Amino acid sequence: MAVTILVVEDEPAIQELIALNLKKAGHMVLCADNAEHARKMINNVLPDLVLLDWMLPDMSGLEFARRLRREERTKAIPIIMLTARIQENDKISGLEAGADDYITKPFSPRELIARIKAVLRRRLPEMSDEIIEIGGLKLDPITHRVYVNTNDKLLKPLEITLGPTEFRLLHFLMAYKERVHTRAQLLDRVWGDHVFIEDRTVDVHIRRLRKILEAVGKENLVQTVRGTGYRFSIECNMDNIE
Amino acid sequence: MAVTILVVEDEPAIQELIALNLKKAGHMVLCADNAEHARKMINNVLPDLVLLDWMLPDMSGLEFARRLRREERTKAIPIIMLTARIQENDKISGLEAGADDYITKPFSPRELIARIKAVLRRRLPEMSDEIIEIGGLKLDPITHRVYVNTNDKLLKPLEITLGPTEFRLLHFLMAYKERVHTRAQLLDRVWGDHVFIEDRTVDVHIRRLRKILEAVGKENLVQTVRGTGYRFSIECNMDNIE
DNA sequence: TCACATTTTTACAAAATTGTCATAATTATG
DNA sequence: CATAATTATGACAATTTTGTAAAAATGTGA
Repeated sequence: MAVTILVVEDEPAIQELIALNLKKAGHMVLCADNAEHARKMINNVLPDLVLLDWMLPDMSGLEFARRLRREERTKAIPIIMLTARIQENDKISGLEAGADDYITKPFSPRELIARIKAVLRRRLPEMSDEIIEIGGLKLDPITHRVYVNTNDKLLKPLEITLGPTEFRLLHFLMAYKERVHTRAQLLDRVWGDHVFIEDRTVDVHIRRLRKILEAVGKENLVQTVRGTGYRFSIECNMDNIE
Repeated sequence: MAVTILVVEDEPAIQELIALNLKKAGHMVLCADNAEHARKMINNVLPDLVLLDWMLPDMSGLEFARRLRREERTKAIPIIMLTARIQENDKISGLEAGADDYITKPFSPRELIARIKAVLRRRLPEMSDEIIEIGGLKLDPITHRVYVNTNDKLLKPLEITLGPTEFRLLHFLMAYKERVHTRAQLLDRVWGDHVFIEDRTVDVHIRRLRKILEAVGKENLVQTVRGTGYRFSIECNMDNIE
C-alpha cells in the first residue's frame, strides 16, 4: 500500500536525501521546512507517518510532536524523530512526547527504511505489506489476493475475489483482529480521512464481505458487536445460556 | 437522545438552512442572531452543542467561544465554528480558543451533520481500555468480551455475552470496585449525563446483569447496599446471622 | 459519451435491547 | 409482630439497532 510520509526537516540537503530514499522505497513523500509549514500540509493531507527533525526553525520537534498527539485527527500518526544529539535525556523525552522511535543522525538509508517498516508494522499493520494469515484466510497485500484454505488440506488454497473496498475492509479487520471497531473508526481508517458517508454504509460492505466469506465456509469470522460495531475474530461468540 | 443545538448565526438565510437540516436530523434547534441573544438563550437552556459563526454583529465568534469556555456552566459544551475564511491562521486560533471543530462555508448539510455527530461522539465519557480482572471475571474493553474462569481450571475461560448497557454497567462497576454507587451516579456515569430515566431502571439492569453472572456461578459480585445503591465486590456480604 | 462496475443511500424487515410498570419479596424500625 | 420502606423480579410495549435487498449515485475506461 502507498504509505504517505511527511518529512519535517529544515536542512535542504538532508531533506532531499531522505525524500529520495523514501521515494525509491515506494513511499509517497511530503516535505516541510518548519513546523508551521508542516501543520499546513497536515491540514491538507493526513500523512501515515511523520519523520520529524529534533530542531526546527520555529518550534522544537518535541513540542510539535506533542501538538500532533493532542489533536484528535492526528494523534494516531506514528512519529519518528531525527536527532543529531545522542543524549539519553533527549531520547527519553522524545519518546515521552509520543514519538514511536528515533534515529540519530547520521543514519544510513537502509536503517531509515528499516525503522519505518518496523514502526509501521507495530503501529499501522494494515500499511505494512505483510501477508496476514488468520482463521484459514490468507491475505497478501502485495499481490492483492485473498486465499482460503480448503477443508481438504491436500488441495491448494482457493482464491476469492473482493471488490476494492471489501479488500481494504478485510485487510483492516484482519490487521486488527480481535478488536471491536465502531463504524466511525472503520470509516476513518478504511475509507480515509475527511469522508462524510453514512455509518450504515459500513453495514452494507460488511454484508458483502460476509456473503463472500460464507460462500467459502468462513461464516463466523466477521462478527457483530451489538451497540458498538464489528470485529474480526476466530473465537466463536456463542451464547452462554442454552 | 434529543440533542439540543444552539445555532449562533446572524445571516437569516444560513441560519434557516442550518436549522432546517438539523431538525431533519432529529435535533432540537435554538437560534440566536448575535452573541448577546445567544447568551440569554444559554442562560435559559443549556444546549448540548453550539454552532458558532466566526463573525457576529456584536462580538467575534472567537471571543464568544472563549467566554463559553471560561464559565463553569458552559465550559464543557462542544463548539463547532462556522467560518467563511479559509486562512489557516483562523482555523488554528479557532481551535485554540476551544472550538472542537470548524466548518468552512459553504458546506453541505451532510458534512454538517457528520461533523456534529463526530464531535458529540468524541465528548462521550470514555473509560480506560485496560483489561480488568477481578473475582474470576475478566473484562476486555478492546475486544469487547467478558470471560469467566471456570471451576475446572484446566478448561479455558467461558465467554459470556452481555447487552450493551449491561456491558457498560459491569465495566463501570468493575473499574470502580469495592465502592458503593447510588442509582443517580450510575445513571450519570453509565447511561450518560442528562438522561431522563427512572432510578428504578437501574435495578432492572442490575437484575439482568446478576442473572447472567448467576448462570456462571458468580452470584455475590454485584451487591446491594440497602438505602444507598450497588457495589461490585469480591468480599462476601454475609449476614451476621447464619 | 456511453456502458459497465462499484459504491452509497434508502427503505423496510427482523432482531435485540431497553425502560416502565405492577407486583412480590425482603429488610428496617418501632 | 405489624407496618413502612426499599429492593427484586417478570412481563410487555416501545425503541433502537442491525440485516438485507434494491434503487440511486458515482466513478471508470473504452
